[in-house]
Formats: sequence, structure tokens, C-alpha cells
Amino acid sequence: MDQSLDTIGHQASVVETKGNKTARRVREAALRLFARHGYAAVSMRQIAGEVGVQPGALYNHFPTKQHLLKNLMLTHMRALLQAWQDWSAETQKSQALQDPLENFVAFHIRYHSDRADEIFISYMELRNLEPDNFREVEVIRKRYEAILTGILEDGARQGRYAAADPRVATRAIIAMLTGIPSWFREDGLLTRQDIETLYQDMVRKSVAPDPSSFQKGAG
Amino acid sequence: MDQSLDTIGHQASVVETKGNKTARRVREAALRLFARHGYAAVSMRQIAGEVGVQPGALYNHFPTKQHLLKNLMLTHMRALLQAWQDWSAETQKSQALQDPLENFVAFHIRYHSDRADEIFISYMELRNLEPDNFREVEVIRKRYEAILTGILEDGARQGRYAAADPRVATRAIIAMLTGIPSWFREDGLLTRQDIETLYQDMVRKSVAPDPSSFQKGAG
DNA sequence: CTTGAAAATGAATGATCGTTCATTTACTTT
DNA sequence: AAAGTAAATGAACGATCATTCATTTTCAAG
Repeated sequence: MDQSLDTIGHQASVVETKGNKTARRVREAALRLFARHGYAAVSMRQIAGEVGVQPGALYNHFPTKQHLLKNLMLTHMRALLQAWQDWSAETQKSQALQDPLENFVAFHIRYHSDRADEIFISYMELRNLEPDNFREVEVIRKRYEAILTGILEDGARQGRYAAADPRVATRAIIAMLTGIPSWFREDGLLTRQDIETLYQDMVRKSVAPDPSSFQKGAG
Repeated sequence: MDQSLDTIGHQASVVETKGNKTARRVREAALRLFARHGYAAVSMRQIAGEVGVQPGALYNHFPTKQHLLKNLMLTHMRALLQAWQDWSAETQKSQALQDPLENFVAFHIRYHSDRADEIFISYMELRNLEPDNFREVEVIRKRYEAILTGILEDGARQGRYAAADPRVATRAIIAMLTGIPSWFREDGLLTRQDIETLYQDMVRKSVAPDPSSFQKGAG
């Protein structure tokens, strides 16, 4: 079932064959162009032009333009989930020490800091996915959001956080974080570390127990 | 200079002429279609079909598709700024009593609550604006953001808030709020009032003075 | 009712779209 | 080196795109 994500290349090899190299370059060009101009505004001819091949050559690697978009989005979302698994496993030892929410924010920001195009596409081009593909991506996206919701719910039980509605808070936080790459510039005044600290503070405080409502209890 | 925003109709009348009516219906159809499928994915034929006229008829009201997009975005952004002026004037009497930040959040959410398509387009279709049009819209967008930044800066001076970086906080907050219409459903579990309260809480707390960092001072 | 302008039609323009395919080229395997 | 397969070419397909325009229809003002 997973092969719908794959390219058409049938060769399983460790080295990068000519075809695999082109497929990779097509993905890179499409990613950049889709992020910059939007899926519908980019033609297969533009992508081919960036790669330096004729338009027909693209179809040796991706059956349709829609497959190409789906490939980019699914690859990103799956890699994102996997990266969280790895990050979680790595930080598990010290997790008792670090705040889980700040940990999540740090992961999200760092992972996306050099993947601006990927995150941009994955949230902006959802409406250009055909229904079946949309559902497929949406499943993974919700799985990622569920991680954050779980952190908020766990924290609520422990009294660390007090998000009145963890699922709304999840959306609010992810929207905050997702917007970062749209304005962050590497050569700006703020470093990545600055951003990370600023957002950790804002996120943590946004779901902090409200000092003015102690009478409500921790729910 | 402003007339670039106008339709082509030359008739200045109080009643809605036939032409004005069509122009309005074109704007409504384009707004809905652009929001749903994206500017580049929507054809003038689709818009004409929604309105119930032939494609050529659209050009009696808007010189190009690009003008139509620019018209929708500029109209929304200008109306947004004007609505804030009005809201500010109205709430000025009680403004000393209400928290300015919560006031802004309430305004933003309420104004956009039945304008999901407008806000969606104004933030998603920026990249489909030709450079000159982009700059024109961007000016107004920054003016709106400056309102929130000003509120945060004033609040910081008074010790009410402590946004470490008001401009970053502005982007974070607007990103949070802008994301609401993408998931809010009128028939869901949460009412508009629920959303308003939830977001007021999160926003206010996100820039609240940090109890654990009193030694830093208010900056 | 007449008149003139605004609006809509219906057909056409050239351009560009995603995709196909027979053929040629490049590369891997024997 | 020969054979076989993967990849790329170059040209073409029909469809659709935004836009134009001569003509007809609709409408408001005199």
C-alpha cells in the first residue's frame, strides 16, 4: 500500500542511480516551486526546466503531478513523526527533568528550521490534494497533533499546565509554530535559539495555570 | 490612486444597478472559490458559471483576474482596519476597564467569525499577488499588526504584559487567531463565545509577566 | 416611446496546461 | 563488446486557460 508514495523506479540499490538522482532533483525543484508559487500555479514544464530535463521525463518518476504533491507531503509528515519518535527516545532519559511542552516546542522549531518549504506545503496545499490523498495526509497530521494534545493532557493531570481545552490549545500552539518559517530570516536580528526561547516561553505560559483562578482547581 | 480597487462601473448611484449587482455577485463567487480552491486553481469560467453569466461578462466589471484578487484582499484589509477604528472608538469609554489585549483578541475573533473566506484569502493568496499589488496589501497588513504590537508595548511599559519581543509576539498571536476559521465549525461543540474566551486566556497568559523570572525585571 | 449607454452574449484568439508516446540515448549487466 | 533495460527526448494530443471583441440585449434617462 505504501508504494503509492514511491517513485516509479524499480531498481533497489544502495547507490544513487541516474533515475533516482533525477527523481530526487524533481522532488527538490517541485518542493521549492510549490512552496513559492503554490501547487496550482506551478506547471510541470517549470519543474522540468528547473531540473534541466524535458517535461516528459518527469513521468518516468512520478505518474502525475498530483502524485508528486502527495509524495512531498506524505514524505514530510512521515519523516516528522519519525523524527519525533527518535527525539523522544533520545530525550527520554532527561525528560523527567525537562518540561515536556518546552521539549516539544524545541523539537518542532528545530526540525522545521531548515525545512521551511516542507512545512509550508504541508499546511498550505492540503486543499489541492484529491480527497483520498487528503485523508491519507490528514491521518498523519492528526497523529502529530495528538502528540501535543497528549502532552497537554498529561500536564493537566499533574497540575503543570491548565489548558482549558487541550485540543484548542493544540491548534493554537501549532498555528503559532507553523507560522514561524514564513517570517524568520537566517540573517535577521534573531537567532534560531532566540526564536526557540521566545516561543517556549509564550507557549508554556499560554497554557500555564491561571493564578487568578485558583478556586477552579486543576480540573 | 484608489480607483484601481474599484470596479469598472461608471455609474455612481445609491441604488444597486444591474452592473453593480453583478459585480457584487462576482466578488462573492470569487471569494468563495478562491478560498476553497486557491486563486490559481480557479478559472474565470468557474466564477462566471457560479454567477450565471458568460466569462466575457466578468470583464465588464474587473479588468483582469489579478485585479479581482487584489480587490478582494484590499477591500478586506481596509475594512478590517476601519472596523478596528470603529471598535476602538466605541470601546474607548470602557477601555480603561477592559484589558486592551483581550479587547483586541475579542475584536479580531468577532470580526473574522463570519468572514472566514476573507481572512483565509488575505493570508494565503499573498504569494499570488503581483509585486506591486503585494506591496500595497502588505502595507495595510503591517499596519494592522502594528496595532497589536503597540498594545503589547504599551502594556509592557505599564507592567501589564511582558512580551520579551513584542513583534515576535504579534506574529505568534496573529498566527494563532488567523488559524481559527480553518477548523472552527458553527455546529461544533464550542460556541464563538467559548473560542473567544479560550483565546483571550491563552493570548493574555502567553505575554504575561513570568513569575519565575522576576529577577530579570520588566526590560 | 426613443435614445444612448451599460451589460451580456457567443465566438474566437493565442497561449499554456497535464499527459502521452514512438524513438533515441544512457547506463547496467552479462 | 553485446544485450537489455531505464531514462530522456522531441513532438504532439486534446483540453483549458485568460482575455478580446463584434454583436445583441437590457436598462435608465429624456
